[in-house]
Amino acid sequence: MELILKNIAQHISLTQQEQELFLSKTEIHHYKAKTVLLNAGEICRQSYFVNSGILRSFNINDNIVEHVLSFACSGWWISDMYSLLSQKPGNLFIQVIEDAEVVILSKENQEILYKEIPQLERFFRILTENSLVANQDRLMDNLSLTAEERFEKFNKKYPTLIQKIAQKQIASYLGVTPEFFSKMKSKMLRK
Amino acid sequence: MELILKNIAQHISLTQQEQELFLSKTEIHHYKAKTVLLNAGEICRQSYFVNSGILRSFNINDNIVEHVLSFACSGWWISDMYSLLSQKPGNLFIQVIEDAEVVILSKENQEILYKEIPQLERFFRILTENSLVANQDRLMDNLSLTAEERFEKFNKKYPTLIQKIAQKQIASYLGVTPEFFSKMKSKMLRK
DNA sequence: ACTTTTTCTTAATCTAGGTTAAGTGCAAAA
DNA sequence: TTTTGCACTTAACCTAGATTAAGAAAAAGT
Repeated sequence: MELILKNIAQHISLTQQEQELFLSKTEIHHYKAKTVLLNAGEICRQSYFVNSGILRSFNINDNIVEHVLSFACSGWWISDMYSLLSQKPGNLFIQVIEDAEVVILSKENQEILYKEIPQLERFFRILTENSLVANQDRLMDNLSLTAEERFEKFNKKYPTLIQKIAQKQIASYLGVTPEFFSKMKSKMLRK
Repeated sequence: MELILKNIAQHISLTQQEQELFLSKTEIHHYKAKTVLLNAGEICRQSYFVNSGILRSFNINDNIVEHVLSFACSGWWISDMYSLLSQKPGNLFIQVIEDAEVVILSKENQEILYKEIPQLERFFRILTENSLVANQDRLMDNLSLTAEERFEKFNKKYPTLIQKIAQKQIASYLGVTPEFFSKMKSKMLRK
């Protein structure tokens, strides 16, 4: 069964027809690593569900420094929520980190699906709620923990990501420079 | 008309009966400044909509340092989303900053209302989406801006709050110590 | 009105993490 | 196979913001 249907089934139950309707409104695409799916300044018109591979969203500060907002691996959704909701140009880039198979749901089709399958309001409400909780947690961590503590928490939460993602991406997600991250890591290993 | 109904009407339209049903499932309470509505370690069983006054949510680190997650003034919702959704003990305190009139919606009543008025799924989805966007924005700001820049953004976004809230609360929200905030403020005035 | 508590300020000193720069190792072009 | 371009490391030096401490000002309690 499609991963995305399993994902949905965790929160609501759809009939066979509804499931088929849902799938009919999505498209599967395959992307090579480094492909950029959304550029800052563009209007985001779709959300992405990752079947396999890894994506990330990030912004660029003063045209120099990248800051990772989120990673998305198998089973995760990713998008520029601000731009998608407001339909205004956003600040985020969305890029493939590791060759990926992605389910694309366009904003229009999402709106159509909300009408055809009102339960999806519930599904995406729950999804967004979980996302918000995770974000609030990360925000509080950034306010109150040291880089080292944040890294440890990251490791516990996403133990598989360290092997798969470039170090500098993790540093950026944690909010430190690659240089400091490297120093910190070797200090932690020495213990 | 009730502020909370106006708030709802911005996103969905309810019939007269639905509006009455909604109100019948809420309670209005009045609280004095400093009242604690939720303690860390407790299970959060309700969300709060502020009619007047100001609330805040915060956590306490190592039993010493407070970090403000959010303020809520007139027209805003506040709660411990993590605890409310999971029904597990949370890390947040919710406290009244300025004498407040608050609409209380219990978790049970919220679930009942979802069943009686499915449109509310949509309403709370949109509310949560907006909250998520604001949170992501703040997170990125914390990763990429200086304290001074964050303070300027805060001023633009919530111009009225500065007069109403103790400085140390704003410092805590921005992620700096009250001492540094004071120094920074006088430095900014000198310009 | 007076006392107590809390908030705000100022200043000296300290540190987590940034910056700059130079060097290493390795995978993808070519 | 060589070269080019990243990613990572190490190290010296730098700075935003923390910590500590002490006094001033404002608010709250009695």
